Amino acid sequence: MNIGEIAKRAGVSRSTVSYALSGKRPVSEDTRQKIQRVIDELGYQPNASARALANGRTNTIGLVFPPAGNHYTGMQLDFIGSVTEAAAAYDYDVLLSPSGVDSDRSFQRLLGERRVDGAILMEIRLQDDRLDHLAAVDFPSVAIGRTAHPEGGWWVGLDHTALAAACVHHLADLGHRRIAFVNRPEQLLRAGYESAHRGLDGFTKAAAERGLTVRTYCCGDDAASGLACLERILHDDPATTALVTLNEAALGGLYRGLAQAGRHVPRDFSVTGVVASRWAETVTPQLTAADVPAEQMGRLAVDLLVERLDHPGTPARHHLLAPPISLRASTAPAGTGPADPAPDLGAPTHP
Amino acid sequence: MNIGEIAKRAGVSRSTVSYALSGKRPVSEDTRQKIQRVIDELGYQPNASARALANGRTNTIGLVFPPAGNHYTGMQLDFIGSVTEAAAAYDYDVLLSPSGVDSDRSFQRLLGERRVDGAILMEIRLQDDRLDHLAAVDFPSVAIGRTAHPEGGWWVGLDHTALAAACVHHLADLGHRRIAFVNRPEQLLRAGYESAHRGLDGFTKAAAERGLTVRTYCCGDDAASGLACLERILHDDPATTALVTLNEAALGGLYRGLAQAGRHVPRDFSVTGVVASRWAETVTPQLTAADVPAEQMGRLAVDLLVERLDHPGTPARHHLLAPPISLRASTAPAGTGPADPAPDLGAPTHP
DNA sequence: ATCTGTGGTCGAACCGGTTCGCGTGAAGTG
DNA sequence: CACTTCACGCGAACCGGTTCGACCACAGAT
Repeated sequence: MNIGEIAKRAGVSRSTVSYALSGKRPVSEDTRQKIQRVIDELGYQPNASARALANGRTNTIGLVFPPAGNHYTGMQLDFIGSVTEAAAAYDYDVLLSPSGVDSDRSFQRLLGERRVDGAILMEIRLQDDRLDHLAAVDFPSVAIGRTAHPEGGWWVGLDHTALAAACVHHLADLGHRRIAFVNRPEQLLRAGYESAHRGLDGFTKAAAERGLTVRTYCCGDDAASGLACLERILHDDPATTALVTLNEAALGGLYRGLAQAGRHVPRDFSVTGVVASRWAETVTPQLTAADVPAEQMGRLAVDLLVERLDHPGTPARHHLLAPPISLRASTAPAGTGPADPAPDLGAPTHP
Repeated sequence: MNIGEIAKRAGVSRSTVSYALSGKRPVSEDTRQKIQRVIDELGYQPNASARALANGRTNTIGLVFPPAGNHYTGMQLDFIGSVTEAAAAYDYDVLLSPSGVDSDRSFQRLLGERRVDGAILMEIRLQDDRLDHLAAVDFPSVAIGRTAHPEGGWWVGLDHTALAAACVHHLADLGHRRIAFVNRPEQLLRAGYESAHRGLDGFTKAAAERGLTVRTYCCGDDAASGLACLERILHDDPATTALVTLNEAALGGLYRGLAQAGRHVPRDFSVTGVVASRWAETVTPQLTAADVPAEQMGRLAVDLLVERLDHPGTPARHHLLAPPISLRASTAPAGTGPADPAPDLGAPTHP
C-alpha cells in the first residue's frame, strides 16, 4: 500500500504516480485515470512521515497551552477548539503541547525534532522565555497574548489595559467609589502573566484617574477561591460596592460570596470584568463584561501563522483586540442599596 | 544538523551514531563520549519524520473530539487536558482531530496517512461508524464512552444508566414524586450519543421502579437553553419539585430559571445530575451530583492505549466507572416548600 | 596454532515519498 | 526537411533516520 505498489499495478513508474497526484508536471489523461482507478481501488493515501521527510514540511502546527496553575481554564478550551478548526480548514493538523517553559521535553520535541511547521503559544508572560527562544532560532510562531515588548512580533492580543480601564469607567460612571479588583492567582501574577499584569495596570490607572478607592486581590482559579476572596473583600472594606474581575473561574464563587453576605447583585453590589461570553451568561444575574472573543482570536492566530508559513520573510503582523463591554444585568448605579452595610454583614460566615 | 553531520564531526559512521543513541548495539565508552560531546555542542535532535518513517511509529496519538453540537463542552476540555498530560508522561504527543464522522478529511488523515500510532475517541454514539471503521482495519484505539455493543472493545466509560438511576433514587428517597429530566440537545440524542441515551434509560427505569411522575426534556448546551427549558418544565407541570440533568452547560440557565420563577433551591426545588465537579461547585447552591471523573478517565484511556500499542494482541480491556453522588447543597426533602405553587408562578416571564 | 565468541565498527539497504535530469516522439516553424 | 518546442514518462538521487550483514581484532578455549 505504498506508492511503489500503485505504480506497479498501474504499469508506470513511481515518479509518474507522484506527479499525477501533485500535478507538478503534466501527465496524460489516460495514465492519470489509470492511476486514479488503482488508488481508489486500494484506498491508497500517501504516508505522512515520508512526505514530511521528503519536502521538509509536516503540515502540522503546534499548540502550546500550559496549564494555568493546576488546571485548564475555559478560555483555553475556546482557543483550542477554534485553533483546531481553523487549522483544519487549511488542512493543517494540530499537535498539543502542555509545556510551560522552554526546557520542557514536550516543547523540545516540537521544535528540535521538527514535528511541526510552526507554533501557536498561549498563556503569554511579559517576559517569555519560550518566545525568546523561538525568536532566537527564527521559528515561525504566533503568540496569543503579547509580551512587554511585542514590537516586531507576530501575535494576536487583547488590550487588557483598556478593557480593565473600561470596566472601571463603567462603574465610576454609575457612581461607585470603592471598588475591588479580582485578579488571576498570585502565582500567575508573579510568573508575569500578561493579562494579570496589564489588567491590573489598567484598573489601577483608571481608578486613580477617577479618584476611586480601590483594593486589589489575587484569587485562585476556582469557585472556592472566589468565595474566599469575596469574603476578604468585604472584610477589608465593607463599604465596597463593586468589583472588576479577570478571573472567570472564580466568578461563581464571587457570586456565592455576595449572596451569602446578603448583597444583592446588582442592587447592592455591581460586578463586571473581562470574561468569555459563555461564562458571563452562565451566572445569575448575567455578567456585564467585556467579552473575550476567543474563537476569533484562535482563528486570527491561525491565519497569521499560515501566512507566515506560506510567505516567509513577510514583515510581522499582529491584531490587538478590544471588544466593547456587553451590558447585561450585573451592574447598577451605586447608592440604590444601603450606603453603609448593616454592621453584622462585615464578616460573613458560611456553613 | 543531521546524523551524518554528527558522524562526520565525531569521526565515525552514521550507524555508529545511531547505535550510540539507541543502545541497541554495544559502542565503546570512548566513541560514545566523543559522539555525545558533538551532540551537546550542536544541540542535535533527531528528526521525527525520518525516525517515524524508518521505524514505522510516530510516537503520537490522535485525539478525536468532535464538537458537541456547535461548541465544545467543559468536559471535553478536561479530557483533552488529562489525555495530553498522561500522554506526555509516556513521551507521546497528541494530535487533535475535530472529526465527527468517519469520512472527515481530518479523520482520514489521521489514519490513512499514518500520522498517529493509535487514537482516543470521544463523544461516542451507540452506533459509531468511526469505531466500526477502526475495528474493521484493526487500528489501535480506545474509546472514552461505550457503544451499544462494547464487548471485545477497548474503552473507558461512565455508567450513565446507574448514575442517572442513583440521582432518581436520591430524589425519591427525599420524597420527591414529580421530577423532570434535562438531557443533552435533541440533535445529539437523535445522533445516538451514548450518555444521552443511557442516562435517559437509567432515569426512566428508575423512575418507573419508584412510581414517580416524570417528564423528560432535551436542552441546548448553553445557559439560554437551560432557562428556556426550565420555563417549559414549570409550564408543563408546575408541581414539579426536582430535576436531574446531564447537561452541565445548561446548569446556569436552569438555576436562573428557578430563581426567576421564585423557586428557592433546595427549599422549593431540588436539582441534581451527572456533572464534572468544577461545574457543580460553580453554581450557588453547589450542586449535589455524580461527579464525572474526567481527569481519571483521560488518564485511563491513555494507559489502555499505550498498553495496546506496546503489546499488540493483548485481549481487550476496559474500565466502567460509577462515581458516587457527592452530597452538596442543591437537594432537600420535598414538601418543605409550598406543595402547590402560587398561581401566578405558573408561566414566569423574564426581562 | 587453530577455532570460537564477542565487542566494536562500517557500508549498504531500506522506510515511502519528492524532484531533478534526461530521453523519447509528436507537433509546430522557417 | 532540419530544428526547436513541448508533453510525457522513466530512472536515480535525495530527505534523515534505522538496521542488517560483514569485517576485524582480540579474548579465552582446546
